[in-house]
Amino acid sequence: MECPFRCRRKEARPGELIAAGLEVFVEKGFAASRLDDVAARAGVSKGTVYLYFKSKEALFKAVIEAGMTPAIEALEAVAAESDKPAPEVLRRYMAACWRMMSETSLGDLMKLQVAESHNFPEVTQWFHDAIVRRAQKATAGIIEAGIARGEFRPIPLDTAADIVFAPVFAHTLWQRAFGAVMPNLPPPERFFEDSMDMLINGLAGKPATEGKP
Amino acid sequence: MECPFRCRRKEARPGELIAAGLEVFVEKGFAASRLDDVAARAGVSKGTVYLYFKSKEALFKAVIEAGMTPAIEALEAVAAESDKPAPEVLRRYMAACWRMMSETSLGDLMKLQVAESHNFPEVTQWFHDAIVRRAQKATAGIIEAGIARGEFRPIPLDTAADIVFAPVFAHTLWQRAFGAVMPNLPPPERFFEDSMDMLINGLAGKPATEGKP
Amino acid sequence: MECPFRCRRKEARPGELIAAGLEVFVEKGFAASRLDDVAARAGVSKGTVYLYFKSKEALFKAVIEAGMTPAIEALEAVAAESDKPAPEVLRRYMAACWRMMSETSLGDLMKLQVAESHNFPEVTQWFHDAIVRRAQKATAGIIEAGIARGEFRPIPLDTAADIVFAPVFAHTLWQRAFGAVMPNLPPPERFFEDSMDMLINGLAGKPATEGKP
Amino acid sequence: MECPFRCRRKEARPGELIAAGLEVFVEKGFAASRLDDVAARAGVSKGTVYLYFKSKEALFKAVIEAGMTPAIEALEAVAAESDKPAPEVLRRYMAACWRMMSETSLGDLMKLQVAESHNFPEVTQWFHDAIVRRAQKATAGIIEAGIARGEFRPIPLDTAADIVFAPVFAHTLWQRAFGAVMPNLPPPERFFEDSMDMLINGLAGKPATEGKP
DNA sequence: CATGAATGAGTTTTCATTCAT
DNA sequence: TATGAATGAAAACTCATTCAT
Repeated sequence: MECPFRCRRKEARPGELIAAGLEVFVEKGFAASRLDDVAARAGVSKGTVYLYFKSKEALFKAVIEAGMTPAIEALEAVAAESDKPAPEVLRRYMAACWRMMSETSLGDLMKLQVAESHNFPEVTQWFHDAIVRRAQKATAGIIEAGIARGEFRPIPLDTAADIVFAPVFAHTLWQRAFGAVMPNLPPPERFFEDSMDMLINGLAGKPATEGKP
Repeated sequence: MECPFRCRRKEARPGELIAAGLEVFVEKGFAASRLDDVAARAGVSKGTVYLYFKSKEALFKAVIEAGMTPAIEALEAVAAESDKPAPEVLRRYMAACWRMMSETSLGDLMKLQVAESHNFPEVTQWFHDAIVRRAQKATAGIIEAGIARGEFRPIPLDTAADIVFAPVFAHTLWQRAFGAVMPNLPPPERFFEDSMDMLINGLAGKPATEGKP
Repeated sequence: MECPFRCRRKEARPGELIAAGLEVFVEKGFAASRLDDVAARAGVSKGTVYLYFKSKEALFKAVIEAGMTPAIEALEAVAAESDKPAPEVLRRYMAACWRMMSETSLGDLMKLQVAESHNFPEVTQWFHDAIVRRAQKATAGIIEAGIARGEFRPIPLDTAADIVFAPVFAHTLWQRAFGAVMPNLPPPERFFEDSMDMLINGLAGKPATEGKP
Repeated sequence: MECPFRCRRKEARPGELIAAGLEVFVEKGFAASRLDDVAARAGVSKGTVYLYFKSKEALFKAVIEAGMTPAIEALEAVAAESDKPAPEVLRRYMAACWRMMSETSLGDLMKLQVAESHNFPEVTQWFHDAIVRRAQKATAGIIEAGIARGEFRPIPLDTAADIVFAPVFAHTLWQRAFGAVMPNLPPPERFFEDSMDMLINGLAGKPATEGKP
């Protein structure tokens, strides 16, 4: 008495709708996305969306949360293997972060979250509490260990974490926003390698005071 | 010689409308902004907007262009004073960039441009051609001089320019997107000083190969 | 099995909307007709119109085409019974034409088409290709047969067809345009009978050269 | 102390505006004509129109009246020379009518009047009282004289007048409405000559009863 | 569960009309 | 008189949401 299609869908539907929503929101932006398009992309009719999500905004929220949560968990896992040298751990950690941004939909999600942040204060708050804070903590942990072992010079942990994250964040948004008109963007790996070089170099070096006014 | 009502201000109007447009677009995002609101903010009626801009999109374009153009010019002026030591010039240049992002509307504009980039391919193209390219060139020029004088280690110019710009870009967007829910953001100056330290340190140091896998 | 409200009538709707559109367009002219009115007349809401027609113009096109097509087909059927004497066939043919103009909405449609012709070049082109040409051909066919049998004097077919059609066309537009302020218009039948008399008389007679300057 | 431009305009303005209005109304139809366009065509600013006409509708009325009045007067003059044979007078009269329709703006005006008739009941009423009635009377007078002298067979005067006018009216509207998509319209003279032949032939002949059902 | 026809509030855009200069 | 900046009412069109089937 299998019912392979229609019946089994019940569980799969939310995920299908979220995936469709992500695609469409990323392509057109939230405001310009029609629920019709999302439904069509998921292979259902418009009314069906409302069986699973109370509103378009609820779908947006679900899209963000469904994509962000596994990402932060994966990232924390990498940060946890921290008995190796801090520079190496940091590089591996950032590489993982970078890879997820490029190869999964995480980068798109990030752009979406930034672009829509002020339309969805509630989602933004959640994003900060549930994602940003954890990522900062993980990054800071690595740097703290490095400082403790003398591999990095002392520097405020939170600031350092943000600085290290900046190139990934910047490149991700830059790519999504302007990639279409900038065919000559440096290849991600090159950008990543060089910025990690500079940052880890800089973290390890002494405070640079030469150029200060 | 006052002219309290229905005054003819043909000269001033476009600027007033652009300013109002910037405010409203930044507050609500382009799509969620009603032209009514822009008009009200500028103290005119809805119809008046159409005397000066052909459409809502045209106003958007004008908002971006009017804000970006003077910014890039100011920045190039700073980059031009380049017979001093490269680290110092770079720091002053980035400080100017930073200041403009924080203290003028440039940061808001940047966020707006990123958020709406795919809705306005034409504006995005213009932004790349008229702004990004010039900024990259100015930054690269400074770094090139530094490399020539042995103050910086050799590194591909374009990539280096992008890397140096990343913290400013990242902090600007981060601030605009999440500042409301992150009261504990590191103060801009601290972030700026430390990231510049790290980057200039890193630029000056030798390739850090220790942590590479 | 009634379905009193929000009933699904996908099949019937287009026809209902076309009928409502015809009524309203005829009453107020295309430009002065609000889509709201059309919708209300059809008993639906404004949005529903857009489920079936892409735009107000598309509805106009549909109104014209839906009314014209059956008319020309009916007319051709009459013209086809052509083994009887040409004067009789012509009179019957024109009588049918006349009747359709007076008794169906064809007359209104004709007025509409004339009034809006230059706003809808595409529809006008269609009207010419799909309606006028066929009508001319049918009329010319009758006259040609009459000439061949010596019932009519030789006269260029196209011109003759247009001349024969002129009274019907003129009376139809005249009636629609000025009927409201001309209660003393000659009754259609009288006008028809007399003009057919004159025309058929004229067709049968010899070229009248008496009055030529 | 001549003031050839600005000052002399005062008297000329209404006429210039009426001429411009006629052109624009004919080109685009009344509803689609912007007062801006009319003003530009007349070489004045939009506000100036309101110095001479109370509203767009008032301008329409003026356009119609200014064009129609001289036309009917000219026509009556032709009809007045009526001691010659009726067929000849009728032909000359219709030829004058035809010429005015083709060569002056009278034809355009006619189309305009027909197209907008139900939007301007007042103008339509005036048109009937001041123009149509006089034209009918003039035509009927010619025919009446012809009947009295035995040149025409007896036929109700009003109907006959309308029938005679039908080809001119029809061709005028047909030309304006469909001329653009019917490059093969019979040349006006041919149409005129042949239809006059047929009609005068028909008027002179005996009642044609052959084809009646 | 799923559908998709129907809704109607909301937004952009146009343009006749006014009025301070 | 003439101007043209400003107005605001009106209308086309969109689309999230509902609900009868």
